[in-house]
Amino acid sequence: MSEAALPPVILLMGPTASGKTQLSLDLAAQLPLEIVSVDSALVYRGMDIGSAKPDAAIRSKVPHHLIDILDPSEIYSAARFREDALRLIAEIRARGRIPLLAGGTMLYFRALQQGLSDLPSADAALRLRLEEEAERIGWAGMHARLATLDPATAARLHPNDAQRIQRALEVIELSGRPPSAFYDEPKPAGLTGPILKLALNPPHRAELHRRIAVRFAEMMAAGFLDEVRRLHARGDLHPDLPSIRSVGYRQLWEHLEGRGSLEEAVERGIAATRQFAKRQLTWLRSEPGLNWLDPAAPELLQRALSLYRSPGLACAALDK
RNA sequence: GGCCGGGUAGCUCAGUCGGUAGAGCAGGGGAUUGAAAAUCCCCGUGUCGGCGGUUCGAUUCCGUCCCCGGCCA
Repeated sequence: MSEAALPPVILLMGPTASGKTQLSLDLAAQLPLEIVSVDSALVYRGMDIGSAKPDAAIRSKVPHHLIDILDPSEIYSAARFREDALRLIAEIRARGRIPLLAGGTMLYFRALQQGLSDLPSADAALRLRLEEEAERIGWAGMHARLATLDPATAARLHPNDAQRIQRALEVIELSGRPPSAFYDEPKPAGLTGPILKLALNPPHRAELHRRIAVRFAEMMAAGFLDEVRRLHARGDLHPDLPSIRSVGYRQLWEHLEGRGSLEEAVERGIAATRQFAKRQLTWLRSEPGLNWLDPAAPELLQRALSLYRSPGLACAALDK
């Protein structure tokens, strides 16, 4: 069977609180779907309420993947996601079912579609060493050093962008080659075959802000603070971990550490969620081939289904 | 009712010895290659509470009124 004959993979993107989970489930009621989560926070066990994770009842009805695969002390990555997702898509197709990739981690969508350069993986010990050096000479100094080793990459990065400067130096130390040399090479193939891309977002920003505030309040009522308290009580987790840096968790964690009232933490958590949504929308604006949908539209499900059933019109063939 | 503080950006406030004003937060835009719910960059005109007066010129000085605190009655 040729790739063109395969049923399209569905990519469902959208900012946080735009209704992706609901639409996924509605689609799953009409099509033989398995859902692959594209979300850097849903991977963590014990982080359920604040990440708006689909609950056990839902997951018993529709197969979900890449949820609860890591302990919060562990670190996931775009590269691991890409491997996991490509493997899962093949497995789901082999079962004769349709993969629906739904989530809000836009870097993961990009890594899946466009591939990633063959860079070395992260090295915790090396990162620690680079951070100690930065303590001494400052990140501007580290940036200057990068400029001598890889001028092209240094020119792309702002001297304040510590995270990316550190990563660039890490790549050089581990591989002996500058990142720009990797970027000049063709990337490994990404997702192939027909794809339907859906983007869910309310037409007005104020409506998204409203949904965010309502959902955060619902999370608090559902015991979000207790959930963070349990993570905090473990004693081995800290705010430098990707898990604890997640929106909402970070702010409630700070409150539990005695910095600010609960009310302030909630307020800052909601603001952080709005800012996160804004960054997601920046990614979406540059994403080609999106079919935009309004979560409040009464014919939402019908529209999504009709897009799926007219692949010639709506789908991007990914063999460009 | 009297006295003392305050009323400046959506919020909290700074400031202008008279030449129409600026920080933090919020908000908006952008970047994004193994941490990405991360990280970073850019963006600040608002009847300076209202109305009068003095002045070439008032948000700034004076008068008066309104509002919010506090203290005294």
